[in-house]
Amino acid sequence: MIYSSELIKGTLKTIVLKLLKTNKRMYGYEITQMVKSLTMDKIQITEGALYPTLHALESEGLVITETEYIGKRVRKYYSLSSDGAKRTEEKVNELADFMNTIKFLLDLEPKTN
Amino acid sequence: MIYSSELIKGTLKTIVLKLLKTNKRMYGYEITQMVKSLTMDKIQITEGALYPTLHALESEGLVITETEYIGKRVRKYYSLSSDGAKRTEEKVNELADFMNTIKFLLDLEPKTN
DNA sequence: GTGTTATACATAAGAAAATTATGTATATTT
DNA sequence: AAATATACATAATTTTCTTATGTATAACAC
Repeated sequence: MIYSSELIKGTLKTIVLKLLKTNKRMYGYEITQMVKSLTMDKIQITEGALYPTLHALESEGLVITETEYIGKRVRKYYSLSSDGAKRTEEKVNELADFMNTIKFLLDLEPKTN
Repeated sequence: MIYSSELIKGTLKTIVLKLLKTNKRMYGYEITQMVKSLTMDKIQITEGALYPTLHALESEGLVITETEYIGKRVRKYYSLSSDGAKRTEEKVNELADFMNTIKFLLDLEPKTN
């Protein structure tokens, strides 16, 4: 099963921040592959979604970047700024809380009748 | 805390379907109030989001409607069609599964260093 | 050695789904 | 009588994604 795409909406930024917190330093393509493998292919982040998100995080000052060359190929590493670390904490807590709220709603018992 | 609005995205349809399954028959305004109270004000469904969603569910054939008058004021009740009941089952399962996947990602241990 | 797949970035056009704003109207509370 | 709550609806805008496209290098298979 691959989740229908609308579910990912709203969670992508938080997931990216959390991965950067967990792994300290990652590049874009690596993020897509890690999410794919960690979720057993159920979440596939497209490049069209990821790169604009990373650029947004950068322009918000939440991540810092370093460009490296692997042979002739460019690779752009992202890591959290201190603002980003704070923000990650907040967003992860909010999302975790939200998950519990949704779970509660989904577990409501139908009226017996 | 009120969840930042982007989190609701993608879950609204499923939440509405689930509430209709739980309560059999609801009208729009009632849905907004019930979600608000069940979540202790953390999720506030706006009318601009809800009504188009309900109309979409109707045009997809997942819900059926009955209009009633309370005094002179109109009230439109929604309930699941049999297609809607099936679809609700699927979407609730998908969302529950998705929640677990996200929870797993959010619980990853940071690299020790 | 050449064709395919994988790696790695980026952006633009379009679609989907919400927010915000606005509109209409009745009912209830202060 | 005014303010708030109930109850519907839709339009303009914004946000955020998908899909498509583009560029380029590296690795693998045959």
